[in-house]
Amino acid sequence: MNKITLKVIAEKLGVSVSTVSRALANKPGVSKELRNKIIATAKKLGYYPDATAMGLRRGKTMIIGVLLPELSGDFFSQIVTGMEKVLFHLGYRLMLCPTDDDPEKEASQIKVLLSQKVEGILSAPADMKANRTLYSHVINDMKIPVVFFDRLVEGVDADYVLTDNEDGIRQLVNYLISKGHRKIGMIHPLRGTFTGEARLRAFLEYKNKIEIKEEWIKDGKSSEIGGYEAFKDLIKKKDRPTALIVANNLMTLGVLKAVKDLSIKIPDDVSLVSFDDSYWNEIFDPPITCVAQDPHQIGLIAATILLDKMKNKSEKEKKTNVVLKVKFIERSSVKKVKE
Amino acid sequence: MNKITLKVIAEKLGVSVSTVSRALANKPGVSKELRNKIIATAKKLGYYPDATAMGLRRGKTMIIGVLLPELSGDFFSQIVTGMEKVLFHLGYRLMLCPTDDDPEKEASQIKVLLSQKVEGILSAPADMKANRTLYSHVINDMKIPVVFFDRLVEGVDADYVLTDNEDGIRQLVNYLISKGHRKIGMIHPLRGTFTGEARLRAFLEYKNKIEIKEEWIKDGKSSEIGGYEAFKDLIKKKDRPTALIVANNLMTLGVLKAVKDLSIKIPDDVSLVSFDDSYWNEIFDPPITCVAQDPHQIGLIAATILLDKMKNKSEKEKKTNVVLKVKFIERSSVKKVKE
DNA sequence: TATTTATAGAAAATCGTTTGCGAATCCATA
DNA sequence: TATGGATTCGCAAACGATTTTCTATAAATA
Repeated sequence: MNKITLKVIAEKLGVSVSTVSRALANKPGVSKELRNKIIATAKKLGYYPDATAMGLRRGKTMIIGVLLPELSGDFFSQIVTGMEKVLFHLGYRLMLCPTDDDPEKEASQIKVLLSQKVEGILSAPADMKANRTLYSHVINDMKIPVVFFDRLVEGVDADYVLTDNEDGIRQLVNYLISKGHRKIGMIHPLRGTFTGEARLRAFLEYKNKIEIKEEWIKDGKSSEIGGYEAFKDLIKKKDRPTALIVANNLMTLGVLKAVKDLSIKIPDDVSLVSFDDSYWNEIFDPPITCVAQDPHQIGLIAATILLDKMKNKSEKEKKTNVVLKVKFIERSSVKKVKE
Repeated sequence: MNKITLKVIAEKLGVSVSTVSRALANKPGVSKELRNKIIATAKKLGYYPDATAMGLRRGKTMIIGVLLPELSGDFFSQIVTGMEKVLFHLGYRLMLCPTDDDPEKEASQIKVLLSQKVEGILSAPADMKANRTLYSHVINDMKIPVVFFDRLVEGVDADYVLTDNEDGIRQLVNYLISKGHRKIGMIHPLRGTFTGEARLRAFLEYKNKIEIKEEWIKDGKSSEIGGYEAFKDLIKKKDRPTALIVANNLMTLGVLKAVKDLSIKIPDDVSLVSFDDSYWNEIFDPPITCVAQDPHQIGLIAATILLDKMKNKSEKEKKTNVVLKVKFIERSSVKKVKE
């Protein structure tokens, strides 16, 4: 069976291709009756437009590229769901590109997106610095709007929506201090990422207020297994902290697994708080005190900002930068200790 | 700055566009020196091909469409990760299309994929029957290979990779029976979906071997909130089952939340088993006995089958149908009761 | 030397759609 | 019955790559 193109419809009705195009695109310049006839036969023949041809001719594709560390995992998949909610009904499609937090893969994915002529890019960059030039090039030379979410590349002049990581960490530490803890450790997300560095930095600011030993700080690699191993490592030390901050989602899951495996008692053996909330934080025994982000919201906002950028391409000066506050949720994973 | 096209490169070097194309595509018909010179200037100018133009001319796009109920959630995002692992390094990109388990949205997404000229489709269909004609049309008339994963549309002649749902349910029920349970309830996934129907059906086969009351069977809608409410509903009945099967991932999460909220004791108040394993099954107190699928594996296999289909388009007769067995994992969420 | 045969490259057709421009038709007003 | 402004539609040129066809030159064969 032959492909149904505008030409096929046009020949069938004895009109020109351009008329069919205008009729179907709801553009002026074609009479009501003819338009209806064209629409009817298009439907009858099962016509659907060829996206590659449209993309070639118009230079636009209705595709939005999304760069993110991974497809699995609660946090990012909820963000993406939020984005999709905003963009789908406007006719935009998402092209999801996992980077595995590898700047080289990220760069190659960006080239893919350029090749696909995406109309905009939503990115949670793999590294704080690595692809600075590439991003700037995309924004300034290619004129493709970029909105960063959750993470940033330093020195790139783009819009972004972030969480106030420093504040989140401070809330956690201050809470622990208020509960009498003076020896605190941290399992932080992957070094090099914006969130990893920010959360670690905020924690280290407490260096002279509380006791923070070098060996109480572990890179949990932003993964379950990383958190699992970091905790195992940390907990077996003779001199160990009385409280521990686990600074993201997946690592917390790994830590809780390790807690279970080692039969550690929370909060009796060690107190625990986490950056990021999740369903399981609540159902764990004891439920985990944490600061929560709203990933769905992050996705909504990022997509909305991007849409705005795409619409008003001219006023490239104006930047929309959103920094969201975390929500502190007290549960029962922290014990009060005497100072 | 102008876009770098083959033409730009050609003019810069004083050769023709076709020669540049051949040189860059590594095709014969251009001398070694010229080829190198072309490749060098292409790189220097930062050339990248225009995917829409390639797609238009060749009729192929290197894009693979993935239809799935949702982006968030552990199960499907792990499947997608598996697919991506197989397809990425071969140059294929995924276009992920959530259907929200709504057949109409599914149909509209399929049209999007056709419009995008995807080279193949991986689908976990929303409904067992709804889009039968559409899928058959895609496969037989459009000649686009389709591989179903996790779910099926009845009467559509496509390859698939499924889990043996019936066997999984039987393993759970038989285990419960062996532990002395005779009054068993179920929270099953969304009606109408392949998995929902299969798991429910397998359970109902036990109707005359054990006691199954109509009111002990609830549709958990394949979601956390659905599982949460179904459990709340079920547990407050005076005459209630001694054991409960929760027949997927997300619903289990909801159920565990409800368990916590209502201060139900597992397995003392009621025994619990789940279809699907997850990280939190293990860390919950008590850890949940279950049958486990391997979503990552499902993704790998589905993608591999699709690749094979795409390569050997000619032999469309041969179908590869894979049915995976679940793994039974005994933990401590089931109590032995006297019969 | 004449004729074939490779080879390297140019020229042009093609994919399906959009869009500026010009041509034709229609209706109303003078 | 002109005149003129809308309205409706067709023509043809893009968009950027691939691919087929064609040409010129050089090498090889008779």
